[in-house]
Amino acid sequence: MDTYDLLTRNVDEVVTDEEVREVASDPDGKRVYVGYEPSGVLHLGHLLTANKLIDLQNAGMQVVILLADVHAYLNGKGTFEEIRETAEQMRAQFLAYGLEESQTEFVYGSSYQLEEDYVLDVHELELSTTLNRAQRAMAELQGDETAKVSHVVYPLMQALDIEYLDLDLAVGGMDQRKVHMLMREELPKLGYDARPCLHTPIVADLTTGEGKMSSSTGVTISMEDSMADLEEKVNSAFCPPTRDPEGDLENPVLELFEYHVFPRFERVLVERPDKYGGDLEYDGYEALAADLGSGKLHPADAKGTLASYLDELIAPGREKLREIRDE
RNA sequence: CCGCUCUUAGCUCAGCCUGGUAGAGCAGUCGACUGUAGAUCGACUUGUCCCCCGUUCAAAUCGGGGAGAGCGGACCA
Repeated sequence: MDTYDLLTRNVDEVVTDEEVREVASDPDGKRVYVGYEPSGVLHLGHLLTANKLIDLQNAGMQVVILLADVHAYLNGKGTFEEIRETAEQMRAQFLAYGLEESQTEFVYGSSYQLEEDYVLDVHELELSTTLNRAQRAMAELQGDETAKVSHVVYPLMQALDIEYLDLDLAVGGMDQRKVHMLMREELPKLGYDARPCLHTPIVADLTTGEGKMSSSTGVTISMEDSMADLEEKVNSAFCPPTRDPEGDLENPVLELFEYHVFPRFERVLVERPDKYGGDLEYDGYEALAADLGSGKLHPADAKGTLASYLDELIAPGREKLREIRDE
């Protein structure tokens, strides 16, 4: 696979193609980041962007993970002390998941976001960004309550982080695209370069198959799920025996194979009793999805297989979490 | 600071005027049917009615106090 394809596989949006091709032409040592509000337990949403980071590391890039403690604080997630503690757990889980330690830099937002230059630049952005624009950037992310002033400062800081962390590329879910567009528009006004972005898809809700909208209360698979939890959650997932369900629905089981399993495993073995045709083996997503669509692969077998591969992905992080908690 | 409105199930809300210890929809749980899930059918669960005091035989409902949330308070219309 050539470098550009590796950088952009499984992404929903590339901004812009030319700029990312330039990064791909000489990726070695280039800096890419994702920002996360610290959380004690990683879930599949975190792992989806982590998969992309692993791709980028394989291409030789240096990954910067922003442990966005100040952002979490602005979002009402607790005291700095509480946020820090969950951030440390988050770091351990990312490394256990498979990020290469020598190519991963973890940075606390508070280590530079409270300094004078940064703060003055925030104010500069406050001056040039309309309330409406900042609020729209946050709408995907915040959704719920009445906007606080902190909520509109939040995306401005995200834009500045990309400059202050000295990045060549920004990664985020599709829910981050408005923030990134704000970044691309506003940074040049301060004399900084707009950076290219990669946006990962938002996976459909596991139980309903509804995509696009940020799932609020759906079932989430997380780093602390046991094999039994995974089997139960995956088994209850929406999974018609089709690739593309009717309407706006997606097949979340297939999406998990596409975005979580195949990026991490060369081949996938479906163990199946002879009664149903015996084992099947796949070396890529397309073949598996095609078989599910044609009926050759039954959803129940796909689910059992998915649960065990997810278990394998999660096991190291789950173990790490257990150690941390036992201390 | 002043004014208006709101606060009842996980969510959206009805009930309050005309007191009698609470309802709907959605969600959720469990069965049936499918070798998964969904859809469909059948059954079921859920509550400090924001808090305190008072009136009353009896308060979600009436009276007083308090808390939280939302909206509004130049001019124009």
